Amino acid sequence: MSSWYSKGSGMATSTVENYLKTLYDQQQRAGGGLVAMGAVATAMDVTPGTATSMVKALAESGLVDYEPRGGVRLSTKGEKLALHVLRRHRLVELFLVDVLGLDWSEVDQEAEELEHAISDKVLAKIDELLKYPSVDPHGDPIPTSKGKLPSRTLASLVECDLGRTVRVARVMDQNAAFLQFVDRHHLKPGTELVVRHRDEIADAVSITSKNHPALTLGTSAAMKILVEAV
Amino acid sequence: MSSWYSKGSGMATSTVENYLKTLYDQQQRAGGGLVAMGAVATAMDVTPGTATSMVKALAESGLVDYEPRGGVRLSTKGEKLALHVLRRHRLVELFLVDVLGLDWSEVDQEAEELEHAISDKVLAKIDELLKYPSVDPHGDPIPTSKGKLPSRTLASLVECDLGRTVRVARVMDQNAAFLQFVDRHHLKPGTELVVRHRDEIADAVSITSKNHPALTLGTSAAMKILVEAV
DNA sequence: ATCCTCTCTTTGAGTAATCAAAGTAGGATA
DNA sequence: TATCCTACTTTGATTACTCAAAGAGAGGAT
Repeated sequence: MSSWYSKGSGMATSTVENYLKTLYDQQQRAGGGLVAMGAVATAMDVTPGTATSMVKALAESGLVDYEPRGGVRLSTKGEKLALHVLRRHRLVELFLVDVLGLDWSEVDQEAEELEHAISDKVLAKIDELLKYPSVDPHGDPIPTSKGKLPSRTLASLVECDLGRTVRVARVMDQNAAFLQFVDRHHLKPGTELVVRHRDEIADAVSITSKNHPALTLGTSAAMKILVEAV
Repeated sequence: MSSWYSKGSGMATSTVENYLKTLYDQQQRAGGGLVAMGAVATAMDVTPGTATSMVKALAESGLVDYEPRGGVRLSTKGEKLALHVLRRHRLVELFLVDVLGLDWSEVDQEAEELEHAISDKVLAKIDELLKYPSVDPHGDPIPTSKGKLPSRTLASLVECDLGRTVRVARVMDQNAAFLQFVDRHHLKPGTELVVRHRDEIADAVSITSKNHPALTLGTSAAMKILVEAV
């Protein structure tokens, strides 16, 4: 088993792990190109100077490629570690919901600390207990232990077919208030619903589902709810 | 300053938590008196100078009382925090064994990292899931959430009555090899056995139990197995 | 009475991560 | 072409540890 990232010599600190995780996230949004240093600083909630020196250090250890005044991109090694951290984060989230019964709106925060403290051995036991799941409570895919991220292409409520029954597959926001809203209106992953109509001018999307009242969402909220065909 | 060790509200760094935990342990062994700085340095595996400066910092924040060239003792505040850390450690250990199925010989090491990353919310869920246990897998008492340590007085295999059936209640050693030995010879907490005789000269204690062959232990090993009356 | 030894303390330096503030590169504006 | 703005980098300082090595106190031995 690969051991360069394991506990012992040369293990990444939790700060390094967080930078890599953030970088991976930014890179997905930025469509694979270079991530601007400003974006890194904002996402990590540090001053620009801190981001620069940290990214330089990551480049030094071969985890990222850094172009001064250009931006930063994960190296193969860095992406592998980022996916490992993401796997720990998402498995822990699912574990906290399914085994310990925490609310899905709070597990992202809780997993933030635990993802850096859990050993491969404990993670393997959690994986086993959860029967090798492929998605976390928000529908986010869980990277495999080999570092592959199984990704499906999903349409959001602003793109999917009108009048057809679809199932919620993923919620693209970890904000507790938004997740509580989703829960309150029965839009959690697994729920089936139909998009009735969209109004460009009103910036709204109207949906209906069995057993629950009709609901209208703004576009920016509707974009965060991803669905799959039933 | 009075709160340099804080991370949020009243949260000590994991280094501070480890010093307090070690100090608590040393204090139990030392019978409540002052703990020598050398003992702290050895137990924490740091140089004497590091121990001195760290203890001075702990004294600065009111967690210990420190007498230069005399020694150190936990303050009321420090003992409270130490017991809180001990509670997290032991609940996590029991959780790792009972829920995740890890071997009891390895959970002390695993809990070492996790005890600093677990929130009160998650800890409360674990406590609930385990039905509010009072001892960990080694029989060590779990401090209550209010910081009380319920302690029974137990006799070891070198002190208990001869010829009477007793039950193993606690194993006073976290060393993996010793715990594996205990497991292999069916001496885990809960097991019933009888001490047949002791030999001062041979430094040995002989025991028997149902379904298993007779066994002779050296005194130093026998001292680590604590038993209760059946 | 001095020396020796052991334990502990002090000092100086290093590492990882951070901020504030000053400096610079380079494109947009005029 | 000159200037200006924004984004980024550099610099210097700080915090929370840590070690190595030098210094000091308190005891016993010679």
